[in-house]
Amino acid sequence: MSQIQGAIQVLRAKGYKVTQPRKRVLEALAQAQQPVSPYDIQKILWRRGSHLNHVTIYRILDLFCLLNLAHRVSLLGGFVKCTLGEEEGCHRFMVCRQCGALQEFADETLCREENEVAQGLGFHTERHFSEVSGLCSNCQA
Amino acid sequence: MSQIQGAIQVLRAKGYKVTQPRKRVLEALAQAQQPVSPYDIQKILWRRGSHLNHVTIYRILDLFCLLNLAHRVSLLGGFVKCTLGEEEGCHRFMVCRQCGALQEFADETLCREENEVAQGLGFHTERHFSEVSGLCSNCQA
DNA sequence: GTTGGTGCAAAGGATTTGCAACTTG
DNA sequence: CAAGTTGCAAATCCTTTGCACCAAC
Repeated sequence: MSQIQGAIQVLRAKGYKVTQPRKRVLEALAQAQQPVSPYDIQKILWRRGSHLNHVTIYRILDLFCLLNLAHRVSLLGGFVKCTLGEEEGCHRFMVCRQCGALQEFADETLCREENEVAQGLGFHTERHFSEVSGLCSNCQA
Repeated sequence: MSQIQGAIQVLRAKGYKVTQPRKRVLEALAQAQQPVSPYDIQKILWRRGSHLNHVTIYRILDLFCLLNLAHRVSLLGGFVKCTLGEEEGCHRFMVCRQCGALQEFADETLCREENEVAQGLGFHTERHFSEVSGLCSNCQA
């Protein structure tokens, strides 16, 4: 619940309206413990008794990704609610290839290392997108 | 040319047939200096006077990504020919947000760091996917 | 009341599937 | 020749756009 409250405050702070559809998408993302597509979100909301147009969901997800309230996970093809605070630097994902478990994490040292390597190639880094695939603790033999 | 020869050898070595369509897609990827979609590849090949069905191109790209002969670049939404040798560890991309310049690179230290951070969270890493966005040397003020 | 957000309809792409026909080794 | 590939048709799914209407501030 407090995660949703935090997201609502981010919306308000940046001058975006706190609308019913946006609150509903936040709830759906919080309920889904896996990456979900826009249509998945629509189905989740149907089961909860409310209906949102899929175009609206697309637009809301675009906004949430812009504000780092959600992320798109490339390896699993879907969106997840951000589970880290805004202050911790670039957000990364670990994906278990067996059970699909997903964990978001951040590590400043990694960011600094990547910046240095890129700088060595004449590149000034602004954002990092990174995902690692492997086996979570449960799935290791 | 030798890059294409190398890719052909990889195909042969892993027991895949070296067909005309596969060679044509390799040539199209080599010619395109930017990330391209399956339909982009089809257009490139039209200009060269040959026709491939888009379904075939999809399947060939799937195979190439599996064999690391090509990669999908999430930040730019397209496929590129791999420009690194097979032996250098996980492949990463730097994307210039201004001019779209793309450079593939690999750094073992980064991989080791990521492995350690993941291991600290109980995760055994097998593959790394990472892209950084920023400004290339030409686009920095 | 104004601005921004949403719903609707529709269009346009992107991607996949099953099967018959063809190529490669 | 046999196995693996490709072409075709079609279906399905994903995503975007323009505009009229509505809700939040």
